[in-house]
Amino acid sequence: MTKTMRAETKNDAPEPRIRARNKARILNAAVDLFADKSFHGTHVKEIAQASGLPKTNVYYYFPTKESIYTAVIERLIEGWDRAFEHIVAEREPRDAIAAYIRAKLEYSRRHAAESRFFANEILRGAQFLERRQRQHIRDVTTQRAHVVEEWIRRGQMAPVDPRHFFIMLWSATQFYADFGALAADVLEKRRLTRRDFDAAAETMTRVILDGCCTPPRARSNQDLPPPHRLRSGSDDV
Amino acid sequence: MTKTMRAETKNDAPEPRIRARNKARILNAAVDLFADKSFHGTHVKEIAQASGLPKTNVYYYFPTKESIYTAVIERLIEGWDRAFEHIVAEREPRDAIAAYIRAKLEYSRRHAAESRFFANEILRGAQFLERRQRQHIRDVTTQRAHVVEEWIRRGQMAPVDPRHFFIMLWSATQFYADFGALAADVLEKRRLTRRDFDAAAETMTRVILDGCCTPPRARSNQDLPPPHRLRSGSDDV
DNA sequence: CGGTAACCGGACACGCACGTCAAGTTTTTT
DNA sequence: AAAAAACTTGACGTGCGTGTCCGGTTACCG
Repeated sequence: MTKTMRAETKNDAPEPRIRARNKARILNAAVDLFADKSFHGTHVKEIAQASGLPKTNVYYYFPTKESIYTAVIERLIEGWDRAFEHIVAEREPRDAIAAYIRAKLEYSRRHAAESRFFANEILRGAQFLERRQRQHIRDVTTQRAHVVEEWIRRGQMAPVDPRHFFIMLWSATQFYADFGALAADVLEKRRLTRRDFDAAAETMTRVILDGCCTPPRARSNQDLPPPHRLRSGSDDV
Repeated sequence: MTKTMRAETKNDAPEPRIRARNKARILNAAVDLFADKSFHGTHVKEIAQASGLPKTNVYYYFPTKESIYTAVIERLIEGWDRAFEHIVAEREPRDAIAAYIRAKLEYSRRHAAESRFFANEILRGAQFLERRQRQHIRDVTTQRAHVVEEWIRRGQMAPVDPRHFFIMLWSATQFYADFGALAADVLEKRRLTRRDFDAAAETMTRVILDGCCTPPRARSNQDLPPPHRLRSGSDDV
């Protein structure tokens, strides 16, 4: 569980074990609470209780509540581009995009709190995001937009604006984690299960990759799988 | 209930002018603030200042801060299904869906604060939404899902799960208002303009209605407009 | 007009959430 | 083993945000 880096023990102090463990506890508790109740709705006392530490101890590791919040952001921003790694020019766009959708959906399902935390931060106008963090997002997006442009140039993909296209992917995949309450209502479920996420992936990939309406030139409906049971839920990740 | 019970009948003596005006002012100010800073981050004092009334006066009309919040919700929930009106079985799915996308995007552009307020409420798990309001959303969705099923049955549309399909539409159209900060970053703009919304509509309708990748059976890329300048932004609303 | 009800607003009570302090205990270093 | 550093803890200060009180002012109706 502890960090492996325990090299130099002289005057140059590495990160002590207890410190690392406690900071992680605090951050883990904080992300859940912030996701549920936002910054102002979350009290340091609650973070302390959730992490099994007295409140004073939380202040021992973090000077302010805001510093906890930004620390959480810092941890999240690193993983932002993980799913983008599927978007590479060498792959076929169909495969790459389908893989992206699955990865993003899976991530947001398994890390719903982080996802909602981040969504909330953006919703609030990204007030706590630092310049370099926003720049990072821009850079990563731009980089992958070039891949899409390359696909379009090669005729592997219809000409769409790559950035708007990414936004479509991002919004759809985020939705189930961020707005799970609404999604559950709409799907008439108590809570979202893994099968619901699979069905979401299925629908998304079909709509985005194949299009869902008969195009102007008239494509036959019979080309596609039978319309009976739609929620397959077996794609796996 | 201690509130000065006015004639709550709908047909005669509606609401005193001053009362109606002031309540509207308070609600309008509140929705902006709640959208920006969430429930706990918004102080009644600020609502008062933004609506040009002294704080005590706000409490004259609303017993608690929470009652202001729920009043805002009540006002929003009524408009939720407005865009859905385009989804009727008599129309061609292409036209209906394109119209829905335009309407939803236009609404979220012009009522960004309401949109973000609502998004935030859902993000928080819809804690303040009442049963009947959630039921309303479910009912409306179910009703329109039947339309999509009818389209599929007639072969006018590919077989997709209607509810997941709606979620795709909803999430994509919401995104630009709710996560405008991120969208602006991704599009490398300072702020989103009307043209950006137009480009979004263009991309969405193209991807969703036509599909964006060459399908397995191979559809020629040349059928579609030239891939040079993608951000057309001239579709009009 | 005169009276009543609706509206306005300054001052205040009260609780609570952020953050501090200083005195303890454990772990690490020499 | 002893000092030093890292960690833990209960008790406390303080500002501020919600909601109240009560006297004053304006609109409304006979």
